[in-house]
Amino acid sequence: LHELADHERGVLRLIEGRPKRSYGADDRLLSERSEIHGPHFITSGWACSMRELKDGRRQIFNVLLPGDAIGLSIRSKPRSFTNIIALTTVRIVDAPEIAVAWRDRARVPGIAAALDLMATEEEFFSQAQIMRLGRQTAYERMAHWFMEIDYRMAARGLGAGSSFPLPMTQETIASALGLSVVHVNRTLQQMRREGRIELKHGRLSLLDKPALVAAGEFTPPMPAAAMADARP
Amino acid sequence: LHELADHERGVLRLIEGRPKRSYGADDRLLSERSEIHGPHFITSGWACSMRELKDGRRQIFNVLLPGDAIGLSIRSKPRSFTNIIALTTVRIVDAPEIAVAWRDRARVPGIAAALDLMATEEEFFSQAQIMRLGRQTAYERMAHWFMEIDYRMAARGLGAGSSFPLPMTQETIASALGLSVVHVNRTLQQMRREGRIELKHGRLSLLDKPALVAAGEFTPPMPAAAMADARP
DNA sequence: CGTTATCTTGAGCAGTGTCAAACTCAGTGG
DNA sequence: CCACTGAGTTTGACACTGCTCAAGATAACG
Repeated sequence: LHELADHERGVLRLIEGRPKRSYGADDRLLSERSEIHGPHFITSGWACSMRELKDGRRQIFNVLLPGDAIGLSIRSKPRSFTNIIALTTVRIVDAPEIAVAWRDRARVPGIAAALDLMATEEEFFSQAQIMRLGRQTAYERMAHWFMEIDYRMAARGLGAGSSFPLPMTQETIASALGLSVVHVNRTLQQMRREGRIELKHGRLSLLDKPALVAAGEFTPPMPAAAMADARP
Repeated sequence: LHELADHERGVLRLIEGRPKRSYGADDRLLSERSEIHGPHFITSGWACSMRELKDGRRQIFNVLLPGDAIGLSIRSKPRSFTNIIALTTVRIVDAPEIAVAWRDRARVPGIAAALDLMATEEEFFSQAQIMRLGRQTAYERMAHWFMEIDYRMAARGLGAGSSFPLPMTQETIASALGLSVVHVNRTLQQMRREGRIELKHGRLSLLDKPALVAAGEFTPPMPAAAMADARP
């Protein structure tokens, strides 16, 4: 995400070498209103943050991909308002030094800048979610969301050729998009008929990205220029 | 929001004494994708942050009340992804020292803690907005949102007796709740018929808060204990 | 006091949700 | 190796929430 000085790389290498914790699908990584013990990073697998109403209606706020952080915040005693649930087998590493580093930005400017970028994107995606749920139709939501996942996967070097694993059931997708399973299914069918996507065996291929971008009015968080700027 | 040391009060008094900038209703305080020049605080009036789709559908992300911050962030060059629009006549003060202070938390622990609290609440309300739009019915959304505004107004000593000015047209409320004007109107009528609210001359009275809390499943961001903790 | 925004109401319709059943398919156990 | 199982997907029929269009009623404002 950003160029780093040697001592910064050292910190990351340290974290990388640390033992990982492992969770199975549907395990709860973090509970609503529990205290967060220090940032963690997902090294593999997918998770999501969600909350549910008393009657069982559930809403996913955000999907967490490998490389994403859990509980990343400069605040002193961050508290989670959501549940973090594993969508697949997930491995995470603790990275307490990251919280410290962020506060002490002068010492690790590269890491601080990268964290800034992550926080900025998170805010952006959160707003995108509001936009989708508040004003877009089922078809638009799905198109927009697919492009967002594609963007994020590509940004970490996954998702070669606009095709990547999508380890979510239609039920789960429905929870993310604020729709019913049945309607998700119908919308998927439509996109398939139109030749815009292919989704089988848990793998999604975006066959007509321009059409999807247009349908969902997707805009990446950073204009191309700023991106080039941020990762020289 | 938090107890402060004397030198911290000094900073706030300095900011408070500074000349305010003034905007009229519908003025744009900040544009999408423009750089933020440093945090500002709203000293009077209401504003909102919103974005719109090409075809004119618009979604309000958040309503900004007096005392709320604009562009508050520890990130180095924060960038807004939304438009900030005045809903009424609005006055704001610049507070560049706040950004500095947040980074240098050891020097102003009280201010830092207060900012943490603000940021935490903002995150919480953003998630509440997602929950509303994704999973709640029109009636639930409105009940929940009314309670949220009430909570926020009360937290700043406005909103005596659960009655406060609501300087928004039904059109604007619709933009905030992801509904159409007509449906907002009908839902308001229903709440009035049921004796749960009164809304006239731009003033909202919550006549039956327990019912509204229950209908919207509203939960305040901080449990009572933590609040007492934060403002002794 | 006119003019224009805002609110209100009705009628009809579209997009999604619900319910229910059939189908697929990967895994499991015999 | 194959029937069985259960989660996940697909389809149909139907209901309902919320939207659109349109017109009339009120209230705000110069």
